[in-house]
Amino acid sequence: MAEYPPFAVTVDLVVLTVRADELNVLLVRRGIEPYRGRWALPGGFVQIDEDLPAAAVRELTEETGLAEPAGHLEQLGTYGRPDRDPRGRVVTVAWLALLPDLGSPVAGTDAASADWLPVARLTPGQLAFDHDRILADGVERARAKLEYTPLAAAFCPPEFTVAQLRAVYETVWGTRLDPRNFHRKVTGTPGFVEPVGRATEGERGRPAQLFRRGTATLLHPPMLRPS
Amino acid sequence: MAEYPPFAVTVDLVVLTVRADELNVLLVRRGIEPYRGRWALPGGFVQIDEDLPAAAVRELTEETGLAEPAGHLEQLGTYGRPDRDPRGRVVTVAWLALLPDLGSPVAGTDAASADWLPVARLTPGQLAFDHDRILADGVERARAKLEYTPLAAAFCPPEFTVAQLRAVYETVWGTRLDPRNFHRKVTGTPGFVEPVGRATEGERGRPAQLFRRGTATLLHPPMLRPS
DNA sequence: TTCTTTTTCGTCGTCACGACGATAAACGCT
DNA sequence: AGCGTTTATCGTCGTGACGACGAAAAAGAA
Repeated sequence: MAEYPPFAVTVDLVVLTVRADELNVLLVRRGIEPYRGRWALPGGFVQIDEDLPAAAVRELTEETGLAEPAGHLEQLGTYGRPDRDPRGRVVTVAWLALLPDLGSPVAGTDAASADWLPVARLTPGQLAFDHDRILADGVERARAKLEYTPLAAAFCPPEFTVAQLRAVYETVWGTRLDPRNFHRKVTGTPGFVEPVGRATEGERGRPAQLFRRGTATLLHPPMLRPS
Repeated sequence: MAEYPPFAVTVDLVVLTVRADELNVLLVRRGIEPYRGRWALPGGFVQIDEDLPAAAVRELTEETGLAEPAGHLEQLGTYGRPDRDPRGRVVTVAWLALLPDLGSPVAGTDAASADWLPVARLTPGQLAFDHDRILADGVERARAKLEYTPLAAAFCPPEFTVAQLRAVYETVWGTRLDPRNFHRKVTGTPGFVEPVGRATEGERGRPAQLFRRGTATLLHPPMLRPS
């Protein structure tokens, strides 16, 4: 194997959540060169005996203090342009994580400061390396997956109302959805959500039924994005 | 960078085509250890100054003698279990290619012999490394993409009939589709196919209109797979 | 010619969706 | 207590796409 070109392999995470009616991404401020002081996706080097999903989960827990099962984690893609890291040849495997809102400062165990930033407020070229493109790909993947999977519930706490789920769609897609048609679609699709039996209390308006995530993995037919 | 664990990075290709009413995959017989004599996906090491898509295109042309534009090439996923290659730590970026039927023996410039094999005839554990799983993921990706993209045309020659396109769906999905409803769907979806103006000659039955691939990149609404 | 094969055009019932109207069930205020 | 506000939930209606077919058109084969 020694005759083959040596690469460094990293994992980078696009961690998305919905906070205050905005789609937010978890970013860390880099403490070292290159791109010192710039925002970047959380990530790090894969260890020599570590599986790729394990490396992604490790970085996620290091940065958020949260184990995966609460949300969703999937491989997004691999980026390896020869000039993407000035330190040398680094190939990064990017992962997409969708999490419920976990309160504010992530208090990472890591050195660098981490924080949630609204995706819409980021300007192109603001992130280190090629993280602008990775983030854009992650957001696009998330938008597409809301259409044909029940993954919007990954942005919600374990028990949620139809209105909360609708707010996720409206925030991620940047559109408005009719509450009545959305309610019909969600409750009428087998396996999308399962009723808990209880309702909310102390909120404004009529109490809403609580639901859990269903067992379906695909939406047939899909949730349609307004033209 | 020297303090970080060194990896070898490869690209592997899942090259699919439709031949004789069967979904076929391009495989090479390994000439060296490990897995000598076993079938494997074509692939090879990424060079030190080479971009990942460039490495995939290079391997594809080396194995098939064909430039990409005739078909479709996209990144499938990255596989990096620590024990997936007995020679050491190798991470592979897998790519999915959909090509029209290019006649039989691929006559690769490479040493090992390459050939098309029907996917349905392969038994689990028959391929080297973790290529069984990579192939399964590629086939599943192709099946899913036929639903919501016009990519079925990538399996067809530049000019094709509606019936040829339908045969692609039927072969990849393993189902039968109603010729009349399929015709209505394909010709009625803007941008799916564009009429050439000419028709087939010398075939059995009524001559069929010829079409080219349209400009659409997504199918709205999607082509529905029979339950 | 007549039959067979294949393509292409229609028809009809059903179902899902978008656009609403209407009702139900809580709270806050006077 | 009564009333307005807010939000959730249930219906209705028209439209458009789809599945299941029937039927005509256009070629080669017998």
